[in-house]
Amino acid sequence: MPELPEVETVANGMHARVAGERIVRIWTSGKPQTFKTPEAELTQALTGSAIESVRRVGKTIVMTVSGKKQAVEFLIHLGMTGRLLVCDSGQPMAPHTHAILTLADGREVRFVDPRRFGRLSIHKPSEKKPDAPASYTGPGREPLTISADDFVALFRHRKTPIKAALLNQSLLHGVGNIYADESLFRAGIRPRRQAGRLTRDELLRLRKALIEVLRQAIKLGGSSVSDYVDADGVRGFFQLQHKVYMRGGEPCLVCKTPIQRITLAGRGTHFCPNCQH
DNA sequence: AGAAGGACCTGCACGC
DNA sequence: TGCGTGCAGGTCCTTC
Repeated sequence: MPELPEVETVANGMHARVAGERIVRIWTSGKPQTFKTPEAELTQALTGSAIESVRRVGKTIVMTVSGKKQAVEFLIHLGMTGRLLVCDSGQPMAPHTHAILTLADGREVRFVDPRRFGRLSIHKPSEKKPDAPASYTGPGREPLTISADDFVALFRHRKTPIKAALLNQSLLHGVGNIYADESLFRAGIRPRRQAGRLTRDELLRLRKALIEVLRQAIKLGGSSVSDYVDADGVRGFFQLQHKVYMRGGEPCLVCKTPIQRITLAGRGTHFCPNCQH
């Protein structure tokens, strides 16, 4: 569920609340699918270490902790329904809690994920190539910092629909179903258009719309469609700004034409047949 | 090479 | 009430 703005909100919130804290104890649920790194190894890597920073890379939350010998990175991918929360130890444990990090001051960081598409893992910087780009970074570019020319070049010669290209994490990081639909609406481009056939002008419009939508969503704490909450359990507000996402059959807010819903790249896709060409 | 489709999970809203 | 269906913010693997 969480896309770039939601992951950014959670990562920033976590950083503000837990940077500098020591992890004294780990509990894990024993659901093997959740743990890309085996639970014993994860527990070993985190117990007794101090949290240096928490940041977002693509849709991954990267928690850097000072290990006994070297700093390691604790990677949290929220999947569709993952939540990362800071709470007091007295709080009752929510169903589908899969990991709890107890901090030295008694608070806890909890990972809760009903559908279990989320993944937890430990990444150790390579000793041979400590400066090598981390594997979780992937080849995709960050949409908030990519230049206009590089953005246009990403889609050149691609026959795939522009929406599928936006969702492809090896091209762009962090764009998911909501922000793909919303940015295409704001750019006036139909989701099925072949990426490689968009004009430079259209792609520049798309980049501008995507950056605007992502920035505004970060400002509003992300989109809470059903169960997304930030590190304090607080919902976001960008869902109130959705123009097409999950509005199939409802009138377009600009021209009143019913919003159309199709399936594209296996995902529900929403657009205005009048405003988007 | 690259794209479609199914698989992985639980929960909820809907219709009968 | 209760069941069956379809759908949900993501990604990975297989197939074509």
